[in-house]
Amino acid sequence: MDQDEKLRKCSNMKCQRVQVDESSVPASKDELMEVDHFLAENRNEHVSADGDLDIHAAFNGKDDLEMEVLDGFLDDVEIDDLEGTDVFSGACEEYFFDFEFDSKAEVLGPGPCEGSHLQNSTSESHSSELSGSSSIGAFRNNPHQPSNEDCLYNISLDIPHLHQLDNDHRLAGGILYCKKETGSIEKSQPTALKEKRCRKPTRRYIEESSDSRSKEKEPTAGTKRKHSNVTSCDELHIRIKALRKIRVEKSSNGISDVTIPKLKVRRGRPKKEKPHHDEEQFSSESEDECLTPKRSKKKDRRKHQRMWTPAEVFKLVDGISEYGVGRWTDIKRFSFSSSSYRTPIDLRDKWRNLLRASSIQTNTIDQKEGDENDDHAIRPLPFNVACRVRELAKLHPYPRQRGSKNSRSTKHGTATSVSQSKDSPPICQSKRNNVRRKCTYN
DNA sequence: TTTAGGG
DNA sequence: CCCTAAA
Repeated sequence: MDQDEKLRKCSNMKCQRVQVDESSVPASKDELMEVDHFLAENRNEHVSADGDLDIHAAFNGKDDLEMEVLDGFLDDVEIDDLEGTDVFSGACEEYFFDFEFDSKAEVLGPGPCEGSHLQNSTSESHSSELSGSSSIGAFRNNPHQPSNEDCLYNISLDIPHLHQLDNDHRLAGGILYCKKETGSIEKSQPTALKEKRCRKPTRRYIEESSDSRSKEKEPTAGTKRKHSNVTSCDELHIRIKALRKIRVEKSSNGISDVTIPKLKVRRGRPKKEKPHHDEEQFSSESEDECLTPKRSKKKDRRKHQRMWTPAEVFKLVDGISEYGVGRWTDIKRFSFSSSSYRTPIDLRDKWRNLLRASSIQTNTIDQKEGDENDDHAIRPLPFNVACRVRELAKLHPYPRQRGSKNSRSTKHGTATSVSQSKDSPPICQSKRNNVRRKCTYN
């Protein structure tokens, strides 16, 4: 049937395009010539301006819809890539979708199509046909001022096949027909309106261009219309490039866990940024976010578990010996100011664990009488740290008894010197016993 | 707001 | 590491 033939052509077209893109072979001269020819034809039909605005109506519309459509485009392809070994199948299917949609639009006739375009062009309201326009826009890159060669590739490869499809009087005919209707209205649009349309995706374009190392600059003043056309073209291409990059990454290291959250992160609206601590010079901080891709799933129930390094433990013990047990905020402020991921509660928990570990270690040493060879299972604590922890536990027993705020007040006096732990008051002794009791239970 | 304690 | 009560 006609439809089948069309789909076959679509598949051929898309595969050809992607192959050329991935191998970075520039389009041949003949193809470029065909593009120019096609453009000339369009101009004669007073369509080019509409084509531009059509793309803008699709890409400068409501951000949510736009992102939904485009991300859907990318996500669908990605899912297909994940499922199948054929890298290009997803994109081919996507193009099938576009064509089917266009066919539907043509079946509906010029009435609704024209209505949607009019709405998009005259008023800034975005009709429900926006998704349709988006698919058209995704297909029709604006070839007026292609800023990079990719643009040329796509046009030069897509358009000839578009011609073939046009011979079927199904796809392009319907689109162009709708645009012809709105031509005069488009041209009478003040340029300010067009500039305003171009402004919004520019911001997003800036965000994404920072991600995808694109070298194009923000559109400057003057010749804004041309630049804006390039922008929407580039925006699409930035996304496609990102998709390609993801494909390459996926094919290189068959793991896709890292690439998927990248897409989702980019999709996210510009939320309120996390309070960026200036002391956050640890490169592992960004690594942390990469390591927890499922964070956004549910209010990031649990932070990524960060192992306590011996240096950190030593710092903690140092801070405790200096500021006293219980003054976790002070310890955090003065001793852990460089590591923003350690909250005072973390310090306290770690200290608790240290106490337990040291106590267990003490008990095992008492049992085994100095047999210190079993360092793997029972004693993850270094010996010096364990000694200091025990010493501090004698001086400042952590589980303070409820009634006695005495230890905290005495801490201020004896905080600076650790070696005074021999004169342990009976309160501390009892509390130490309490620690031991707890630890023996555990 | 910080700490302690339990989970 | 998280949550909650208490100070």
